[in-house]
Amino acid sequence: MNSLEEVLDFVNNGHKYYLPHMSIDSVIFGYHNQQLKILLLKWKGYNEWGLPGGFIKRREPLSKAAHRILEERTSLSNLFLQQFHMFGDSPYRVKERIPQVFREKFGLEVEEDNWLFERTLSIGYFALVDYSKVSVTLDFFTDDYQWWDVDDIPELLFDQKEVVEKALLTLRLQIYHQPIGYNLLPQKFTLPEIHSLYETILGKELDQRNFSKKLLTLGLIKKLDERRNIGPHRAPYLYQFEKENYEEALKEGIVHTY
Amino acid sequence: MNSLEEVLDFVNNGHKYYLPHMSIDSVIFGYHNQQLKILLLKWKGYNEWGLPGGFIKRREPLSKAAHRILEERTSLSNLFLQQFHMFGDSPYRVKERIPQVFREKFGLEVEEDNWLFERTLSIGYFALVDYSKVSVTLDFFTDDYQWWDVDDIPELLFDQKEVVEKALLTLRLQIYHQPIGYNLLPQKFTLPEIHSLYETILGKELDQRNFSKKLLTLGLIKKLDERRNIGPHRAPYLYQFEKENYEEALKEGIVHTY
DNA sequence: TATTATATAGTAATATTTACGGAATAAAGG
DNA sequence: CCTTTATTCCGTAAATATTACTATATAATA
Repeated sequence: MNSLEEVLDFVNNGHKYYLPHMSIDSVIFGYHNQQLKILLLKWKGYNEWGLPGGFIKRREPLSKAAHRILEERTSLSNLFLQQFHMFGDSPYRVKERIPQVFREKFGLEVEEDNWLFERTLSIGYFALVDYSKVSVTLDFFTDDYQWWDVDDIPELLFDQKEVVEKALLTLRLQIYHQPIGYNLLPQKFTLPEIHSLYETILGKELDQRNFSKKLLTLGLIKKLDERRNIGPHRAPYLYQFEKENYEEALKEGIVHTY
Repeated sequence: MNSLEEVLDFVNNGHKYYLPHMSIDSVIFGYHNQQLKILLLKWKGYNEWGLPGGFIKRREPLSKAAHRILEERTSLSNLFLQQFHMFGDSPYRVKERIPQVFREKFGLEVEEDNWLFERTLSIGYFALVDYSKVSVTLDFFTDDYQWWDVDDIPELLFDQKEVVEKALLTLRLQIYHQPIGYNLLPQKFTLPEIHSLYETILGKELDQRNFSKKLLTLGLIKKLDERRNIGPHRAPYLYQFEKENYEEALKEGIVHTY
């Protein structure tokens, strides 16, 4: 959605293409530099940030919509993407969605009764992505993007703070039942890397020996013969996920702590 | 919604009162006779059953809508009620919602473009209730209700089988993190009762001594001095939930198995 | 008072989780 | 080339949690 023509069609006729009163908000988690980050977009004219999101086409399955929106934004397909909550308790209209704002910020003349100003419930999805593979696409409404540390999120538009918090909570709970990492780490990674990923997600220290023992015992990762040769210190061995066991653990669930 | 006038207003003008394209489906779990049951309604004229559900008013918070719908149907308020998934991958229109059906089954003349025939995504909630306290209210569209064993559910309308299965899965997963029972059992209950409740929900046997040890160790229940005096056998002691610990476990979560 | 079905309780074996320190090693700098 | 530095990596013992298991008490009925 880049040409003005497309934008105007979206604003004026969007209600014909999309289901009204509903949107999808994606919390995209990436991991970099020992930090868990989420991707936020800066809205044109605002100094505020918001989650990437979009609408569901009238005949499009919900999960397809979520994947499409994510792919349009990050160019990544076939990702780990999971619905975690539908938000519908916030005020029935939000102050950021009024004609005046559209005029001032975006230079668009929009009527009071435009579909974009109606009450909108949002369906939260979260994704886990390999930070380094993402290439973000901006559009007419956004003029910047940035990866933010999860414990240093700026003010967000609408009630999206709640969305981010719930996503994080879900992720932290889920890590006790499902392996995580396949989509957050490069294909080959070191023990310290995955260890630190788990510490970061859970927000607490994990004994490094017990942690790797656990992953190895569960058969989720395997040691390779290669080492990574960077840094002035002892080179760590590389590891890889055991695809089969990982998939099974995803499906069947695991009961344990780390 | 009982008078014909009300029904006609709902059918013809519902789109003015309710958000379109969205509905709430409730999976109401009750426990009775060593069986976990769910409440189903029989649709007038159909031989098929469906979940109780309803729509969200245009200015009504989502969670309020869920509680309202549950209360209208069961006369119970302030229950444990939890959203578990939004379903939106089924076909964009369903065969059960067409003018012909409304004419034949309900004797209503409805136009092809009526709001009730549009694509509807449904938000699944599940509730845990004390079976014996429920008094079901039927309405114009339903002519019977019944509690069904969870492992003996009949054919359901639309894609509601999937909804029920997901609810059950969520409940079974959740029982490892949260205490359950407060809303499914009478205030005072026996060890065998709560033991059998957990076995029923999890669908597997639990050692009775270890189970009660666990609940007592966690401080979730306490023994009373009373006994229940029914049956021709040794009278079991009554137990009660420890409200404070129970609430905390609900909030903080517990990590353990049973 | 004997019978019957059910409720209740404790201990030992096993498995899991936690706690903890020291040797190996890769590069950089003197 | 030797020392320093920061990091990886390894194993075992103690504590804790889970599992497995059966005999006695007891309430009502016949």
